[in-house]
Amino acid sequence: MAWSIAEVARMSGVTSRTLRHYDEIGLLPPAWIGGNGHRYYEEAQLLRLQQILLMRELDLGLREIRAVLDSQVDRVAVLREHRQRLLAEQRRLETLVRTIGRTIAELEEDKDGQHMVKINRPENLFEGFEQSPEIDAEVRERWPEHWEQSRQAAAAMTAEDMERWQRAVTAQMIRLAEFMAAGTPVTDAAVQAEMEVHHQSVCRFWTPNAAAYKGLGQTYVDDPRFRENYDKIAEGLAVYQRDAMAVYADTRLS
Amino acid sequence: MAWSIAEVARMSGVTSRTLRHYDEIGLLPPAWIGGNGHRYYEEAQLLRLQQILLMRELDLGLREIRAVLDSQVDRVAVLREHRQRLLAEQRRLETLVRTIGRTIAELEEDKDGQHMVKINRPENLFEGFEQSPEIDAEVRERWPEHWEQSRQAAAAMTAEDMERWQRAVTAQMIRLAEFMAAGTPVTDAAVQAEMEVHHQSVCRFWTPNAAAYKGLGQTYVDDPRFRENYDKIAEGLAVYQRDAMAVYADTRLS
DNA sequence: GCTTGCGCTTTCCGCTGCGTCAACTTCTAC
DNA sequence: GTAGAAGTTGACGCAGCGGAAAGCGCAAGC
Repeated sequence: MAWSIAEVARMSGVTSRTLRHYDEIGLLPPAWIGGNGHRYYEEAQLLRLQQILLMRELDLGLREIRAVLDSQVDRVAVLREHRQRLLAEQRRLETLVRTIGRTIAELEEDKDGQHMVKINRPENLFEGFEQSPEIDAEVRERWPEHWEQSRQAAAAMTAEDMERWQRAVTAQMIRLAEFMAAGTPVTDAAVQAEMEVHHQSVCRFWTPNAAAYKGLGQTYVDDPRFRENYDKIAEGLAVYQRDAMAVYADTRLS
Repeated sequence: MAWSIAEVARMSGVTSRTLRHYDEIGLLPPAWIGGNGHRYYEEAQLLRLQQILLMRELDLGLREIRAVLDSQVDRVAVLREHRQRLLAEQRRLETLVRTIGRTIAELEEDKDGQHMVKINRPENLFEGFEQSPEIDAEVRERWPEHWEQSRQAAAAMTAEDMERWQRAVTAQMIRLAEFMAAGTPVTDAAVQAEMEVHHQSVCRFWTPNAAAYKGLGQTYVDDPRFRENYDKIAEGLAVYQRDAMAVYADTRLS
């Protein structure tokens, strides 16, 4: 018993275009192809299609589905990993919804006396920063193991990685300056979400505990070479960042 | 004071590729272009870019951002609508996460005595269904206003619309059959999510209240012409669908 | 004067999962 | 014999860029 492509389409609720696509990418080849070039499917293909659709509903990618069905990987492991992705995405959306809510509120009561903080965007934020021998030597003296850890991490990065990393840090500093300019308290969920990102980014080089993370925030304020970079973007940003980091350390790292 | 593309990139934390893309799509044209073809940006462009990045973080599409910035539409309205989209997506993810969790559990304890329900995929589910004059006449007699409402909705549908609708209904029936085969109770969130979809789909033709929706479910069981379609897919599916609809009506429609 | 190198340019392919023509061939029915 | 349904293979399009290729302009060092 074999079915044509249109019959399978009707049976399964997908379009024939989709079936052809699945054939193209090798996800679901037909049982055989007639002399006229037509695709014919049999029972086994219908079962496979059913599996495919099941996993597709879970938002798994076709490539992953194929890997699973060809039993190259463990189903449960894939599902677990996928669930983690979904949860992360869900958390992201949650933060976004809150941020949007606040933005709407701000726009609606757009009449108050603004204490405008000016945000600059200097173009030489990181110029000659990490190759500074002074800072390097100082860190090596004061925290030898952190220096070693971060040295290894830095050595593993390519120039492109460094560039990407700098861009990400720059973008985050500007986002934070915007929160500060809007008068958002450092305890706000959106600011704390930024701190989570910041913490992750720091962890690329060095994994601080709560106290160390707070100490790092204080260093941003105390050390003029760090502070300068922050305050070049907006006055008081270093202090704002330190306070936000302290809250993050207290609520998430301890 | 003008900056080159690379300077702006460093200042804002985006790549020069992105800036070129924004120029391409008309979102952020440079202030002027030098004789050598190079893009040069000024203060106004930096401010616009800042606005763009703000809204981009909220996951707004570039097209919408452009519309807002060119003040063709109201910011607050766009944000409200966008928030609704995000909330809907969040609910979808929530359902998915639960479904995946259940799937994982099922896969892990894959040893119990299965009460296998066979799922068929007949290829002629809707053959000559809606043009049946008997059903049509009967509906017109029993519920004249619903008949009128759905007649208008059906008239507004193109042949393609009908095809899409049938495919969606077919796919949903099969998904439901899978839940039934897995022994999922009709009160389960995933099943109820399917009922929400079903209810929406019914609402294309006719907007039932709780009692009417329950009555529709009963009709699926009582009327052999409906019941046949369900049971062609899997035995007992009509009853399962009716029960799920009753739960939905009780919890969501009253 | 020539090379090297950086920064910039344009152009095009790639990703995801198909929808949607378009142009053609083949099967089926009257 | 011819119409119409159903099949085929391309190819473009969608969002938002990343990345590679190929070329131009300009400055420094030989």
